[in-house]
Order: sequence, then C-alpha cells, then structure tokens
Amino acid sequence: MEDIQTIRVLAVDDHEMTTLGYKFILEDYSFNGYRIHMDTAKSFEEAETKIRQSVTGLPYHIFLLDIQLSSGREGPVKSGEDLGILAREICPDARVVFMSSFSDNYRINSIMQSVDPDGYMVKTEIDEESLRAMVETVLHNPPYYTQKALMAIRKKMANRIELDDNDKRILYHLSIGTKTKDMVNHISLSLPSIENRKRHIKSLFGIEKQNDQALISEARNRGFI
Amino acid sequence: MEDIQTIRVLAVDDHEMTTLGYKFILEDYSFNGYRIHMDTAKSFEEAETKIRQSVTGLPYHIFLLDIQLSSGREGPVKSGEDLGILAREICPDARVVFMSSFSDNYRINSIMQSVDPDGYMVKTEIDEESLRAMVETVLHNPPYYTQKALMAIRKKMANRIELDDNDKRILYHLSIGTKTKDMVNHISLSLPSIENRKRHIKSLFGIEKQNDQALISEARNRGFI
DNA sequence: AGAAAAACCATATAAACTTTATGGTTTTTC
DNA sequence: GAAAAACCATAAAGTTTATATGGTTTTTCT
Repeated sequence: MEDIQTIRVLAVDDHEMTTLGYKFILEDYSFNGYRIHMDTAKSFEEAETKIRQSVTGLPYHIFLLDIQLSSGREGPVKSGEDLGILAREICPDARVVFMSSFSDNYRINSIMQSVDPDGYMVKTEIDEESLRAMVETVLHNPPYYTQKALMAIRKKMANRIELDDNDKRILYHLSIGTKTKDMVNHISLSLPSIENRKRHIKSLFGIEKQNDQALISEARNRGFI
Repeated sequence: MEDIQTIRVLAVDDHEMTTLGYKFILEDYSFNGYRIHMDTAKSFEEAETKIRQSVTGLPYHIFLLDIQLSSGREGPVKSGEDLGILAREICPDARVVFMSSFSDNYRINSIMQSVDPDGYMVKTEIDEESLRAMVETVLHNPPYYTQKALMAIRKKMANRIELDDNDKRILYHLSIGTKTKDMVNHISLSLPSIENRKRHIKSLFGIEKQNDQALISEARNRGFI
C-alpha cells in the first residue's frame, strides 16, 4: 500500500450501529500518514453493488465483513463468507477482514480455507485499540487475528490427525443430530462404511468402544466441529 | 496462574548473551501483580537437569526455548523441540514458548504439532515490548505468536491440500537437496513409489510435467517447507 | 559436445486398504 | 419390554498404492 493518503474501507454488517461504530472510531483517529474513509453496507446485495462499482470508481483498500448477513431476498442465502470470496475475486489487492460473532472452530477453519482473510476479529474482542491495531497490521503486515480466533487456529494446527471429507461430513452430521442410519442419504457411502469410519475415527481419537456422544465431544475438543 | 508472586522462568539458549538479555529485560520490568525470576541454561543437558530438579523444588511457570542447541555430547542430537516435548511431559502446567531464528514453515508446522507451544517468537521480532507482551499473554491468555510465525501459520491454515507423512518427508528431503534416488535410505518406500508420489503431488499442486525445482518452490509457497 | 548420472515414465503384478452385503448382538429410546 | 438404532464381525468385490523391471529424457560434469 504505497503512499496513499486516504484508505477506503467498506464495512458490511446488518446491524447499522456496528458499522457506525467502526466508522466513528476509525475516521476520527489520526493514523500515521493516512486517514480512513469508511463506507457501509447493510446487506449482501448492497455490498456487492458497492464492490462492483468500486472497480471503475475509487477502489477499496479494506473490507470489514460480518459473517451473518440477513438474506435480503429469496434465492440462495449468501453469507459474509460468500462476500469475502467475491471481494477477493473482484478486488484481489484489497484486504479482507472478518468481524464475526462466531469463535467456533468449524466456522473459522472454513473461512481460513475458503477466503484466507487478512484478519479475523471475534466481536466480543473488538474495541477502539484493537480496531486501530487491526487496520495498521492489516495494511502493513498481515494477518491480524484476535485472541479467540488464534485459539481456534492453534487447536487446528496442533492437530496431527487428518480426516478426509467423508469423515468430516460424518462428524458434522453427528453434531447436528443426524442418525447414523440416515447419513446414507447425505453421504455417498454405505451404512457399514459409515459405521466403520466412525469406529476408525474413534480409535484415532483414542476413544475406542465409546458412544457417539464421546465422539462428538472429542471432535469438538480437537477443533473439527 | 492464581495469585503467584514470583513467576519462575527458565530460558534455554546456547548463546549466553541471549538469555542474559531476556533476564535483564524481564526481571527489571514491574508486571502487574508479579515479578519474574529467571534461570538460564546453555545446553540440552543442563536444561534437562534443571527441569527435573524443579519438580521436587520450585516449579517453573514458563520455558523459553531456543530450537537450535549445540549438542553438548555425542549420542542423538537433541533439539529445543525435544526439550519442549520433555518439558510438557514433566511440567504439564507450565507454558512453553519457542524463541527461534527460524521462521520457515516446516519448522513451525512441526513444532506446532509436536509441542503445541503456548508461544512462538521469531528472534528478529523480539524486543523489550514484545517480550513483556509475550509473558503477559502466555500467562493469562495464550497463545502468543509473533507476526512471522503467524504468517507461516496462516499459510498452513489456508491450505486445503492434505499430504501424508511420506509426502512431507519427500518434500523436506527435496528441499535440503537429497537426491531422489537416495531418498530410499531415508523413507521406507521404493524408488518408483517416491517417483509416483512426486508426480502425484505435482498434479495436486497444478504443476504437472514440471521439474523438482518447481515442486520445491510450490511446496514452499504453500507452506509445506 | 559427449559420457555418466539422475530424473522421469510406463506397464504389469503384488500387496494393502476400503467398501459393501449380510446377519448377527448390544444398547437406546419410548 | 418392544422397536429402533447403534454396534460388531466376516467374507467378497473393488479400489488404491507399492513394487519390480526396463526403458526414455533431462541434467550435470568435464
């Protein structure tokens, strides 16, 4: 980010108060060598429009994206994650930062893979100081993760067990209460295979001969769900 | 870490100046509610002795470990990584922090899996302020990673390709210049298998029909080495 | 430039692992 | 305590991975 005078930020959150908070804090602060101009959007569609317009107009340097966006219209529900993917496509040079209420492993892992954001802030950890530190870091030396995000990331990194997509799907369905016998409708494996894999994962987790409750809690412990 | 008055730290580095630096900075600073007492060790053996003695005496709360330790005697070369594993075994409640010259992905990934340290500092990024911040964070809200460590971690997290241990070993040996035909001495696979795996990894990386140089650089890009 | 080494490729066979079908036992659930 | 679901075991089929072998291409060194 060369010697730009004004850093243009687009903050997207369906709670207007939130983006307003960001705006007041960041526009008022005098950063070293630049100042912030903040735009806001309240929905996926509004944000998409502004992002697309920015290509021919003034470009954004930073996107602050909430993950939960109320779906403005019918059709497939679009999340902040999709918005992040879109932003990466359209403005590959801009920084993408997630501002999320979630600090669960599954969400963070998924976003780290699909978007690889330059920052991830858990909302309960956001204050004036961390907001400013995030902007500085993200511009000059990304990434910036708040502590709770770091804890999820650490859990994932410390994990030496590798599960393939089918294993992860099984764990996910277990966690949302899908019955094993019904998983054949969601996963292209036979029932004995699924049973086998569950047994295998349990042994990887060191909880042989225990029930599914133990499997779920261990998977959660290890950051898979 | 309840209401302890003195936090006992053991710093291990074969450069005495380094541990002395830590000692002066941390013992002089007045933390909120505690002060630091620093012990130092210059070799694996000396550190091991002090760790084992601490069990029956005054326990350590934090270990600051260099990864490169000159091997004091013959026998298998022990690294700071081994020391970390040992510390975890003997003092499971203590914090383990690596102070490393390395910021390469392979080293960091390996340590994140084998020790899962509460902190990782790249030496070029250590100064008085970061040292103090590390102590505070590691005691109250681990983990603490410096920016370069974070960058390696981010790369790894963003990666969706999963390689098994043999694949990683092949990449590692490639990176240190081991000839493919000699890898059979380090990896329990036949030569054709190794060739096959290399081809397979290249296709995963999207660099089919290219040479080993391309493979190494792509593996480095993706955070495997 | 040319010989030697290493890398690379292709094929066939062997070995290891996964999936599946089937039929049974144990545990949960209501 | 009956029904449902989970769990287990075995054998056969299918798939993947490893290996042996022998060849071609590329790199390296002089």
